[in-house]
Amino acid sequence: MSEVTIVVREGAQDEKRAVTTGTTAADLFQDRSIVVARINGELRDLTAALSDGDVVEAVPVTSEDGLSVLRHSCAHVLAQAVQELFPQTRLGIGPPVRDGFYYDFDVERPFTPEDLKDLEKVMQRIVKEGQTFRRRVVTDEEARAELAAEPYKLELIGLKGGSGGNVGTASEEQVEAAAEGASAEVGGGELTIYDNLHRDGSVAWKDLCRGPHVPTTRILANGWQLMRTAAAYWRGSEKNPQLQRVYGTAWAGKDDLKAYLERLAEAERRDHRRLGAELDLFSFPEEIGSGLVVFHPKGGVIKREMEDYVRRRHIEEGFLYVGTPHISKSHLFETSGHLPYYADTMFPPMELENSQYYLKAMNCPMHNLIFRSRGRSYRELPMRLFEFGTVYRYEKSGVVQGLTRVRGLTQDDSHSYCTPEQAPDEIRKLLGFVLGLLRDFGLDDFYLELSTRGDSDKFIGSDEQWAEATAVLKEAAESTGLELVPDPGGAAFYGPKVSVQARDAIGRTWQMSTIQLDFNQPARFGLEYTAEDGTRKQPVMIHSAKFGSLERFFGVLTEHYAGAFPPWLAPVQVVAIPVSADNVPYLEGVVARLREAGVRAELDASDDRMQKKIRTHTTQKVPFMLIAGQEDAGKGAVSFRFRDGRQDNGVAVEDAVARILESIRARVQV
RNA sequence: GCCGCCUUAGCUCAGUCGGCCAGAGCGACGCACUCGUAAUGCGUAGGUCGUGGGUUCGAUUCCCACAGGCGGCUCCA
Repeated sequence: MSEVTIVVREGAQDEKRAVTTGTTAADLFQDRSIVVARINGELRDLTAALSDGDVVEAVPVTSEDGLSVLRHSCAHVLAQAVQELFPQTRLGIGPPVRDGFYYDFDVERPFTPEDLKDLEKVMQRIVKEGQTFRRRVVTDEEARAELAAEPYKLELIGLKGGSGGNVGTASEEQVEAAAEGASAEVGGGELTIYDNLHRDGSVAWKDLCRGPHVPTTRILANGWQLMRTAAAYWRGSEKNPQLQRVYGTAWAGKDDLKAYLERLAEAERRDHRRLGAELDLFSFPEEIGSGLVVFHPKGGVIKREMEDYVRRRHIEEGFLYVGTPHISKSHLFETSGHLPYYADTMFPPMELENSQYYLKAMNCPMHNLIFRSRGRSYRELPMRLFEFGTVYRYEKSGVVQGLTRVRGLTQDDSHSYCTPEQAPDEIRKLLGFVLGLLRDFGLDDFYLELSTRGDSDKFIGSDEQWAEATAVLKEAAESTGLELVPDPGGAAFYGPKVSVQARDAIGRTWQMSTIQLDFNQPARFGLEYTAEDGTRKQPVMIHSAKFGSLERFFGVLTEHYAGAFPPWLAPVQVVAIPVSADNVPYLEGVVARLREAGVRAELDASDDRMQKKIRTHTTQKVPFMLIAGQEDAGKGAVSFRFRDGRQDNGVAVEDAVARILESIRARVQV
């Protein structure tokens, strides 16, 4: 038996090893938590035979790649179960995604929750049975013959050779993108079918798939669960038929699964839609219409604090506060170029006095008119116009969601008009400004996204303009030192953009601020300024929204803080709780003192017992409770109770006021 | 917009295999209790069962349409 030399890589350590021909990765790694191997940088089944010179790395199930493979294998188990229970089902695709996997099916009728239960039972049996995965290289013809009953798979075979890349090593986003392009099924090179084998070696089920897979279904153990069903368009296009998608989650073990389900529960507890009702912050009255929010008094306080602070900061940074109407004649949006692109996402026009009036869906055209209202000098540039502009967008009924996707929203919108030379500095300044602002609101974990023109034809402007604008934005974004993620095709029709993505307290990311460079509107509106040399020149325009929309940011903050807003934002900052009714007059004095100092303080003089009041205001997430009975009143003191149950008893009233004021002033969380 | 599911009191939810007065907890209101760190007790009010149409002797219950919501897909200036 001949020998080959391979390299076993462990971290940065390389170890040369001579092994007999035919040795597989499985022979190298006895540890059962190793699910696949990375051979020369590519993820392969453990059963892959090693060749001379191969560099082999163990991939544990707990690693990102290991989990992706595990999830993909779980998708196969699901598909097998589906075809067992519903033999008429045709297969779509079934890739791993964040936290789990899905598989699309063409079924006679949509799955019911009971179906999912039944499917889980069958899956459990398959998992316990310990079916193995066998990789088999096939020709196009063989694949077509074997999968003659699977029209969607046949379609994929026809697509083979499209996108390259390896599922296992791609980022999760790429995995998803690749999955839509079906490269999880058919890779760039050879076509493969994976057989699921019973213990006796007979074939239980097979699927067109590029793999790799875990060695046995046993590894799935009880770390997975089906989550929900949904419809999804075949290959992601609205024009294609809809398939039924089953989502599942899969983890390296039961504990990880439990932890994941707990994270979901935590996200649900933080859901701003739930908290909005529980804390009496806002609602969406059906009578007004879908996606149109009303802020209740408590939500109104938060919204006002947000606005006040943001307005003040803008003014401090040299923005000029302006105001514009909510509707406009259609001509304005024709001039700006928006109408042909966005007419169907604007509310339909109102006809009057021989004109069509539109509810505005964007503020920039109106700001342009302010700029153009008189001659402008280079001395005025950069000129930064800012307002809270309320815009209306007719979002499709299926996409409206809580505060994050509404039909009426208020943008903290600004437009900087500057010379082309000033643009890079202005963008850097805007980026620094928005990051600072977001930090002031307690978000401090960011990355940036650079949205550029894709190959779509919806964009206006010349290639040179786009290239230059993109370069300017890219450079400014890079200068922040933050991670910069490309987003090809995500630009606005008039120019590229940088957006700030913020991670919240439980690690979810939200698109917040956007900064967009626009060389189109200045031309369309004929904007100009008089330069130093007396000639007329065209300014460039930079759009920027710091929160994107106030409503959305309100929702994000609610979830970030789980409703426990820092004192400066809290609707009620202090509640005074008397131990008994005798102490009400004393606390009335304390509350009056706080109110004088500008604190939103209330006295709970209701009939409830003290314990009940503590419970009530704890669930309402009031930052400070001040409790006083005879003991405190006698000393001119109060007792603090904080949100987490900590107490600080016998604090002199003036000290208490000072502490509260300081926490508000410093915008700290408590 | 597409697919599926959902809509019963202010909130969370029972219930009605088509039939007499549709229930609970929390909340609201009232009375009693006056109490030192997460729910005192008793009582009262509150629902044309999302809206409209149909089937039926009879509809909150079955069917259809619409509205609103939820989960996805598509979209997101």
